[in-house]
Amino acid sequence: MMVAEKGEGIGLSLSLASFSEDHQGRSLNLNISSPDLPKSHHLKLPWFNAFSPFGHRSSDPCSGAPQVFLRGIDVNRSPKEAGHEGDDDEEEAGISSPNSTISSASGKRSERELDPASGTDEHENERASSRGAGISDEEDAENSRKKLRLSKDQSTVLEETFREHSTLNPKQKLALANRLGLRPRQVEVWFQNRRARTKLKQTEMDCELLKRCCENLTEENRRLQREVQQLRVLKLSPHFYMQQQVAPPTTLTLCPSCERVGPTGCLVVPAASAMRPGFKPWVVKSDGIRSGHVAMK
DNA sequence: GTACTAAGCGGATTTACGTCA
DNA sequence: TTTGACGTAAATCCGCTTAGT
Repeated sequence: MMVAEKGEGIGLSLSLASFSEDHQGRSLNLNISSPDLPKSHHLKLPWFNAFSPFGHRSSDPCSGAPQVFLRGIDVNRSPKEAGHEGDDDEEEAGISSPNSTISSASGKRSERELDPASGTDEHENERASSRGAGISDEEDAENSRKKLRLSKDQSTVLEETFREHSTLNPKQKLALANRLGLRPRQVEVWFQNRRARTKLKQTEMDCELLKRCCENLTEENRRLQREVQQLRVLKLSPHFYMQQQVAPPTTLTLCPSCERVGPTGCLVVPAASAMRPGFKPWVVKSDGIRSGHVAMK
């Protein structure tokens, strides 16, 4: 489907090409350009994903999309997921995970780092602390759901880091946690929530954009309907031809392009794509030259 | 009462590893 | 001894939800 309105600058393309799915078939891509938008916007319809049992883990090939949809090219992703090879972080960590580069650390238990201080598994500690284990039951009961408010500095650093990459590998997470004096689990949670917020915001923006496009197209449709109505009236009016002193056309010809000349004596109407409010059709003389606009009432 | 957000929970996915035929 | 299938554990992610500020 293609709809183009040059005058109003709306370009909406919904073709098979743009109606593309990611590798798991759960995304609808829609290219929309509008004067309201700084540039052509590539939409991903979030509710399309909602119908899928797989609500996430898409490797979005659309690098032009906002950050939330950039997971496919996230530098922290493993080459397999990120679609490119040679992730430095991963090499540093010596790990490769589907979701973050960690997991080989997770999978290769024998290769896991041990906390030199306690001699315990670092990741298990992290997990434990994150889940509240490692804290006595009393403390747990006392501190349960005790809302921690991150300081402004902590939030700033987290935001800056998130801008660089929306996911962290374990090494980065640990470093960040140490730097901020937080538990790795807290950093992990913050990033998860931050990704969720970004996605929500993007979804809202996409909805708003589609709403505007829908409104514009509805208005365009109304306008075209009015013009069709006017043309029908015009066609049936004998006054029109008498005033213009031209032979009445046998049919109303819709020219495929405003640049093309229709059959001699026919009322030539440009394609809908070239129509403007106040557009007036013209009459073609026998030599094929337009004789000028015909007043419409 | 509402908005924001840290945190919990459960399910899905992927990887590494162990076992067994 | 090697190999492929299978099951399990672990880690992370996301979506949804809860609860504190």
